[in-house]
Amino acid sequence: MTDSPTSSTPTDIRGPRLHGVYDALRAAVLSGEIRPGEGISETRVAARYGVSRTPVREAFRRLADEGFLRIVPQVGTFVAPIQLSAVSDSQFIRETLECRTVRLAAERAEAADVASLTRLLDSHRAVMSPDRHSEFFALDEATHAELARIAGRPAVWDLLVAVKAQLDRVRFLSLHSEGWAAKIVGEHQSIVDRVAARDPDGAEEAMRAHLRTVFAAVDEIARTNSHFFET
Amino acid sequence: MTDSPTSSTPTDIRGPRLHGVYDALRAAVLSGEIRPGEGISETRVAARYGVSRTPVREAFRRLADEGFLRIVPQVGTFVAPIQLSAVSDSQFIRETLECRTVRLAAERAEAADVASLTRLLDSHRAVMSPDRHSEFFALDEATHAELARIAGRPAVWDLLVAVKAQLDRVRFLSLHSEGWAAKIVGEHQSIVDRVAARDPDGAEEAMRAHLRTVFAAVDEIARTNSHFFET
DNA sequence: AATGGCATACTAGTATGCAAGTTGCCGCGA
DNA sequence: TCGCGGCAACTTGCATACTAGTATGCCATT
Repeated sequence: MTDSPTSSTPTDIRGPRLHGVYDALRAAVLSGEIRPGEGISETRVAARYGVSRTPVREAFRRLADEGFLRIVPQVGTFVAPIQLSAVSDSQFIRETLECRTVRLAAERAEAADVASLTRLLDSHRAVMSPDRHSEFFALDEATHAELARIAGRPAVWDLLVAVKAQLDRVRFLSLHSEGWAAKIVGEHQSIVDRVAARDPDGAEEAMRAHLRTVFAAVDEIARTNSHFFET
Repeated sequence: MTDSPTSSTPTDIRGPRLHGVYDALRAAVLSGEIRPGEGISETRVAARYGVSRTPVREAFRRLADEGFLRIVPQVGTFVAPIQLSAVSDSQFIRETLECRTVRLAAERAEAADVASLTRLLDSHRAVMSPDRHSEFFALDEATHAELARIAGRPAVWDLLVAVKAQLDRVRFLSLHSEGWAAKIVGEHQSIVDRVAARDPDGAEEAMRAHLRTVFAAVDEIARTNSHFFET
């Protein structure tokens, strides 16, 4: 063992057991299948997935770091309540960073970038039906990621994915109303228009308006599901 | 036992062994005691600290998540090289968030807040001698944390502590020149002045100037220690 | 001498047993 | 019926044994 790790991937590749358990639990918490306050134990989860406690333990630890679980030594592990303060902080951080990146994107966008965004918008319009909710969600994320890439700051979106986690928990609490998808795509269109026009001020305003829409929905859901939350 | 923040997650009350190993390793990597590319193994670290592999393993995982270590399965664990792109991204994120928070701080600061900042500045001036470097560093952090608190966004600083980690690794590579401490305190003074004057625009500009100073130093160090870095 | 293959010594991933601590139930007594 | 004490059954934290995969150096072969 001399030096050079020679690892092509920046994020480590771990055993499949850990990833399987981690992904399953994360999805279960995010979708609300396991509800805030509910207790889960390393032993039970290990038995359920047919693995030992060790990979389960690491998955727990990671999920606790992300704010999904709360580990209380010698007592148990519980699904963390959604903290309203964390939601508010997530919104603040997201708005601050995304308004800055979209401004940069508007300054730097080239023809190929605009074309890429337009393709994403077309794909997005194609999956607006309620039964393709997960595809719609993925394309929503992809659009924001693409804007960060165009801005020359793809890592900013990586950070936001982690920060957004608490927001996504809220989002999953409720399916959205009829015109929701159309409204989102329309706002994305406005952003892309301003980016294509190389208009940083307009792009920033369009992004701000878009995020305020999303945040308003989050607040609405929070009010109608207050039992899941903690002050 | 003073420098590293380690205030990552508020819900972390795990065993003392894990914390001991984690703090020691984090400090060793940050200070350069263990250099980028160097390999460490769970077994050796466990033996050295007189604990089993389990807490070492959790500490490794956490440090890998923070970007300090790179775990390559079946091969080994290595101190991650400092990625210049990560440093740049950290700077971008820090500037974006801190300029926004200091603006808010200037809008919201009350007399008590200004007094608190002034106290921090006085303390800071008292530890400007080179032999009190760790105290100086701690008060630097405390000032920025206080600004975030005044802005009503203390969690933003918690995030920045994690994001800043790569910057701090660079900072530790080199002790600073003669007038460095005075320059930092002077810039902090300018920021506090603008906050006290309830001048958001001025506060933001002062913060931007301050961060540009810090970033320039980081870039300088990066150039003169290129062997620690990775493109 | 150069090279290819294999044995060995390492690594992290996983499984499991033990220890320490908390919770809550259950029975006993007033 | 109500209150209290103690035990039992759980929990996670830690230690250790085992598995599987990789790098490396030695040795035989060419």
